[in-house]
Amino acid sequence: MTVKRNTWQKDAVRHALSESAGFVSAQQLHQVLHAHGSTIGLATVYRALADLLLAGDADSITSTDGQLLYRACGTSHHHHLVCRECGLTVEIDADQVEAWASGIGGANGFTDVSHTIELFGLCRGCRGL
Amino acid sequence: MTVKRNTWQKDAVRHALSESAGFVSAQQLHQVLHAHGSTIGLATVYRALADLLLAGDADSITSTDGQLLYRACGTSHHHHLVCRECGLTVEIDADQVEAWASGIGGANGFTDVSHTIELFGLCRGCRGL
DNA sequence: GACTTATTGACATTCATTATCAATAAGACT
DNA sequence: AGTCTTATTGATAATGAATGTCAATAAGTC
Ligand SMILES: [Zn+2]
Ligand SMILES: [Zn+2]
Ligand SMILES: [Zn+2]
Ligand SMILES: [Zn+2]
Repeated sequence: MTVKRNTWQKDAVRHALSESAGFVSAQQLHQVLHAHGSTIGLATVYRALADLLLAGDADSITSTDGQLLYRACGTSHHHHLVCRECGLTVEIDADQVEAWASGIGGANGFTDVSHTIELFGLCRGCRGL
Repeated sequence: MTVKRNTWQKDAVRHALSESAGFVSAQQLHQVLHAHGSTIGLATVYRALADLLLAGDADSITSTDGQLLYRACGTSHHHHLVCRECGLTVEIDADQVEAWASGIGGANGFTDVSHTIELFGLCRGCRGL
């Protein structure tokens, strides 16, 4: 049983992620950290983000060009409404949809049904209102 | 105005995709085509699939290891319930969720709201029933 | 402080996807 | 059928996100 160790690198990634608005890529986080004087390695950023995902402290979605984007996130299950222009993100919980999702699974003979739901739109600011 | 041309390669990809059950990767399609004697190039498979996506004749999702998976698909908007073991796929339409999705957008000041919804579960067969 | 080993980071490697570009062939027109 | 234009093809190179490697470092324990 491997014992986890706390390092300033993990804290730096967690902190940088929580400072970011909207979703960020691992590479972007690495650049931001370096811009602030950190010497953290790229591979370490990837590893720290993978840990955060497993721990449920971060969410991830796949961007249109195929790379993973991360976002700090509480432990409760929820989904996101993301502006496709500026990345502004709103957390939404969707009780109706949660119920629907598990119901549909059962109706088709499926068990252990999980789901991914992402909403994309244009926010007020990006419409120039 | 570039005029589209019809080629046996595009037909081959469309046909191979419609024969496939569940989602397939571009590389898998290329292998299947070659196994059936075709000499189509890999880049051409990618191009044909991209065209099918634009035309709305195919769906795509991102697999857990990051690659794009394609599936033949009618033109009507719908979603998928996919067995995470065998890939068995059921098309579902989700009127409640469609309404919910566009409603949530408006409630938060977003317009032009689109969404992605994927359900994953374990089908009857894969539970050994 | 000494010790064990989880973790780091520079670098190499993998691999899906895209770009290049000369060769091919679809479609239009005669 | 033949000619011409150019969209398309395919072998190959290039891109780039993500992961593997491994000696050096440092967290946690005693
Ligand atoms: Zn916006
Ligand atoms: Zn949910
Ligand atoms: Zn199954
Ligand atoms: Zn829908």
